[in-house]
Amino acid sequence: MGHSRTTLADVAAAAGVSVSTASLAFSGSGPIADDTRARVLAAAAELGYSGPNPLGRSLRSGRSGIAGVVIGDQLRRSFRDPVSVQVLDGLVSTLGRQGLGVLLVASEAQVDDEDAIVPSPLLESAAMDAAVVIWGAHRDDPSLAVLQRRGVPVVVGEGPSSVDAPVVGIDDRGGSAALGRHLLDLGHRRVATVTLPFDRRRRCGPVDAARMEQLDWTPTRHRLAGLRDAGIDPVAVVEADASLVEAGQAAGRLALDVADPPTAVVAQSDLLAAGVLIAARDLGLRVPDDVSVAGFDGLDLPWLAPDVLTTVAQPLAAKGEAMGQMVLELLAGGTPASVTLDVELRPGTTTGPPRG
Amino acid sequence: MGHSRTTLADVAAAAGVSVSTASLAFSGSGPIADDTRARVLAAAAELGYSGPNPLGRSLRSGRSGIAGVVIGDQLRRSFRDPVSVQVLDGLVSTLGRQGLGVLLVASEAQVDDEDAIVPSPLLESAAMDAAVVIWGAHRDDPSLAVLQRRGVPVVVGEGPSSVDAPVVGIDDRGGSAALGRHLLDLGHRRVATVTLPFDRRRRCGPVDAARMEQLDWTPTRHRLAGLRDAGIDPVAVVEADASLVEAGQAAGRLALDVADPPTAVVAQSDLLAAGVLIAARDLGLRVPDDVSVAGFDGLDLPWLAPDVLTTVAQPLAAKGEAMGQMVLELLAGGTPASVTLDVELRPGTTTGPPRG
DNA sequence: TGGCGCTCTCGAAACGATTCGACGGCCCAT
DNA sequence: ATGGGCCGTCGAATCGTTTCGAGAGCGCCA
Repeated sequence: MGHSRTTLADVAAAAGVSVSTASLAFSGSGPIADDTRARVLAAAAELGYSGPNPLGRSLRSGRSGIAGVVIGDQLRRSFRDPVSVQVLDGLVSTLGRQGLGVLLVASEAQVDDEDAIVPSPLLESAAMDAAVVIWGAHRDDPSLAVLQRRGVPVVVGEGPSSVDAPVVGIDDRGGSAALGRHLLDLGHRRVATVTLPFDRRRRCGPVDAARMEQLDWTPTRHRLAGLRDAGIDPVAVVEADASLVEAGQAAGRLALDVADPPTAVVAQSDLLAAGVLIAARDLGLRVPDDVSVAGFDGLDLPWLAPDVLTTVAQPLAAKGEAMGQMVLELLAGGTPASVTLDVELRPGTTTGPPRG
Repeated sequence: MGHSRTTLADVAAAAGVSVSTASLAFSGSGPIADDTRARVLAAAAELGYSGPNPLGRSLRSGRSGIAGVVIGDQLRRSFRDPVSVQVLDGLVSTLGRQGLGVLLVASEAQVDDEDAIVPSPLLESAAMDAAVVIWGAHRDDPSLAVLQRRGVPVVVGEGPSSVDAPVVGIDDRGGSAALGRHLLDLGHRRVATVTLPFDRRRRCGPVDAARMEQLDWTPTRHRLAGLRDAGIDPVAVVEADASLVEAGQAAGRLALDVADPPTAVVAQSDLLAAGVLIAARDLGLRVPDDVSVAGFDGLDLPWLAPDVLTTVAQPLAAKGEAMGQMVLELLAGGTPASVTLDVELRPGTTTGPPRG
């Protein structure tokens, strides 16, 4: 309360011991007599001293106890997507158990004047022992570059394996292929697809050859490739500008409201699929009789009831936990290997045979 | 790469200046000749030095540049609720603009052995210049106590005004009262309500007098009181265990599947209201002909279309921004006053006159 | 009784930066 | 020519903690 915060030195003085002994009393490492420790703790309580200042401790130990989580996007958008949230939850739990805090960093701060995107200053200057680029890192990602220049060890989620950091991914391609075969088996031949954004210049609309060239975002590319692996050549590819229901609705309308509509629409996320379902309903199409719809992620969407979305389920929390484990491994000096988690086709009621 | 990280001293030596001059070159505060600064920066680039170490800087300045955000809950639950997410977004934007980072702290870590709940160690030991208890603080909140003992200035969201910290709240009571009058005007007399949790021992089920005694959570209490202010004495009060669609669905069934069902159901959140809508549909009730349904929050729920939920809209992002402003004010040494933000009744298509 | 070893405590040196007061030039004005 | 003001640079102190080596005291055994 008085002039300046009470420090370990004050406590030591009050307890009649040296600063180093007082430090021992708190850290617990090193030999110290029980009654000495008790005396120090009593003095601390007396003075209202609540443990060593983390700043001093950090400086000395060189560790901040903080892992940065870089959201490759604005927070608002990221957090509206349950996918990011569940991954984040697994990550925070794993790190929290080890006493590590999570510092939220939105990698991009939109500048008002220009349309320019500047990396958050936090990337440059915040203290972190390691960082997780949780979503959407790409080759030559500026945030990745900044972190690596700073010497911060990085774990990447869903990025290309070409980045110089361990990656936690899922079998996007295999899962999409399984879904593709599912549709082929049902008899679908005219399949459209609604994709996640292609790059950070998110667009909403049909994809032409030129746009296809610019496909930079790994999950988008892999899920598209998986469909082709199954032997499906989409009659239409529509890019959505975010993994949100509204975006799926808009894209779904574009895919369905055409002269010769597809018999099935594969959306690259469950939220997009939900939007496609709404678009189909708006157009008076019944699902799955008039059109089949499938998603990706395996979210729990109770408001879709009584429909159950056909989807490819990915282990979201496990993904976050895997990232957390990697961070711990990096901090322990190890060099974790990239991981690809398995996914599982989960057929629901929104896919069925095409109408005769 | 070599032995130890390159430091400002190394850069200074390489540039042939003193450490203090080198510091000046980076911090920009204080007089320094242009070519000197250039020489220092060149030396820094040469050595791969990327700016002053935040740990050292923090220790010296006493500021970590980090604001803790205490989620009074497990992350998973909090983040499934768009309300928290939008508030968080406003908060992070506001703080981020000032170069402040946000450290996520889940105030409770469930212990596996017992059912006991222990405060996260981060609350005790993480470096933060200020903290925001974003949701659900209550009197004698242990996390609040820990923070205040540490001398960390705190801002509280949605807590009782009795806590010793500035509070950002909304006019829960007035909004609910307006909604109540709206229903009365339509002619409703038998109104049931589905509430948010009463305390951290979340329950799902009808509320009796004993349970009503335990009502500890401020928004729940105020929204209930507002209804009474309007002159509505609910024929049934059903507590939901979380602000989630599933919970609303369960609670809605309890409220509607009774001998003499209410003509209107007021849910204390939009997600709960969505669940009630689903429950009504499951029971074969048409909305608003057979039963009116209203919510609270003003979320954007596209999947409800073509229905538009009658609700009380609260300024979610503005709430987060207000919290951010308070943090900045606290950091500047001020003593911000508590704020109550306005809400707005927004009638939709889910409420109408009762039948007959 | 003397020596050895063990336990506990202490002092001092980092950790990496900021900041304040002092000082050395230089230019300009008198 | 000389004194005053100003600009730019430097040294040194400081932030609060941890850690390492040294040393003090004590008990036990020979």
